[in-house]
Amino acid sequence: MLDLNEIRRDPNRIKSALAKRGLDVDFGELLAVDEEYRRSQMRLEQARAERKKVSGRVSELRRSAQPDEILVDQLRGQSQTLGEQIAELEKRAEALSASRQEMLDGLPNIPDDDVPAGGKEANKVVRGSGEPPQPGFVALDHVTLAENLGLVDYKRGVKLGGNGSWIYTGVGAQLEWALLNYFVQTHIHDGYTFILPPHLLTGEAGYAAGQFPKFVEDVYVVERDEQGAPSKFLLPTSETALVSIHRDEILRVDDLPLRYFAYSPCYRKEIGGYRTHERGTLRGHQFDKVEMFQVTTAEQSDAALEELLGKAEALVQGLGLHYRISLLAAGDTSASMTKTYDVEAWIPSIGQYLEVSSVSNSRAYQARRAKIRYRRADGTLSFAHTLNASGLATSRLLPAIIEQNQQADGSVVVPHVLRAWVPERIGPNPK
RNA sequence: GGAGAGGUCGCCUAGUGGCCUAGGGCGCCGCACUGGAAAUGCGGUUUGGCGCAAGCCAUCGAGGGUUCAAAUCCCUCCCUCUCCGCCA
Repeated sequence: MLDLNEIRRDPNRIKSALAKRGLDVDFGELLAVDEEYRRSQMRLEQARAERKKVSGRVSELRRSAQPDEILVDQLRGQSQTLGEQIAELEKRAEALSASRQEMLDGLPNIPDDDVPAGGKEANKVVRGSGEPPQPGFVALDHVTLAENLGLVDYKRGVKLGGNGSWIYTGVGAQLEWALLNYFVQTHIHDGYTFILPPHLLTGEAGYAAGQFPKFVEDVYVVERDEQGAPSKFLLPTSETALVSIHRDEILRVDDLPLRYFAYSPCYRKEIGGYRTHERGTLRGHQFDKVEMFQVTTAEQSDAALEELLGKAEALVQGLGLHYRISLLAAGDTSASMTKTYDVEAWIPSIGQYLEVSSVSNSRAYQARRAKIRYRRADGTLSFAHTLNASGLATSRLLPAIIEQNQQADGSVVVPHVLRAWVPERIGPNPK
């Protein structure tokens, strides 16, 4: 959620910042509703103050030795009339507030100044590991490789979970688990606190992270309340859970930054049909991800973003993968974020880099929704900044690893960092 | 899932319709006393909104209702605890 006071103060600055996302926002209606709301709220408060006075006098009179019944009745009538007015004003103020909130909720975050304007095509490659390597043999794609080596059972996965599901089998499961172990170990070593969150989250958690109301269609809703609003849903990323850990809390500034990481499967509907380019485990309804997360002060968040990017990059490097880092353009940056770097692994078979980590700063946007605040040294309260970064999405790494590390004989060399859990070499399997 | 007991300002607690604009204790922050401290005394200490300010309004788990007036009475929901049932 954006700061309403900012919008009041300088709507044009925010309008031009959002234009970088390709949005033409008109704050006219929002500001009109806001003013109308405040006007009616003021009248409401006056009416309530008045009623308080009147019923206070009733109380006073009734405690006196000889209450003037006529006056009491008169005051009661007055208070009742005020009560009717109050009810009406309340209804009006509530409606205005709801409509103001709805408009506010629909606004995405303001991109940082150094984020390029435009859509995907304007993404900027920041750095990487150079030209993609060329194998000296006919390389297989990850689906064929994984099948040959018995790492993933795609067919039976569909039998079990339908389209968008797979089964990790044998060494494939070991490899997936080894990746998780590697990440967990690294983050613990770096002083991050390990979190295993519930996978079933409440609607409040969905709102706080920015999932609801705008992106309800993307998640699996398991339970709805009487109004039909989602009350329990499966997390699409553990970030959704992490944001809510300190929801409605006032943190001590000395405790910041808070550094967390979580593992969970991610459940997504992924509406849309790009299956042709994203076969196998590249995009499914459920995938594994380790997520890093920080809660910082306003001053710390820029440094925190670089720290998280550095960590994600180090993990990819640790795996020996060919990769690159992109700074996403405003239009490609998710709604809740001001700035996002993608760490992308090279997938030879499709000749593309695919995101294995998304490193983002939400600044106060999520914190404002989640009411995560901290007390500054001077006693004033500020909204915290929240940042998140995959570290990493394992289900996308497996294809990158087996494709990039395949040998001429059809076997795969396992990265050093995983050899505590997986044999040094997988295959070749006899045909 | 069933039965019962509860949810009050960081923590503990008082409060069963009207000086509750929520009292007290602990903790915390000032100030005084002190060589310094302890103890003591005085003052302050939820959060949000509106207002230049004085101040006003809301907030006693959430939402409805009764009433001139609700922390207090009624209804629904959420959560916690105890017991039972079920179960990794």
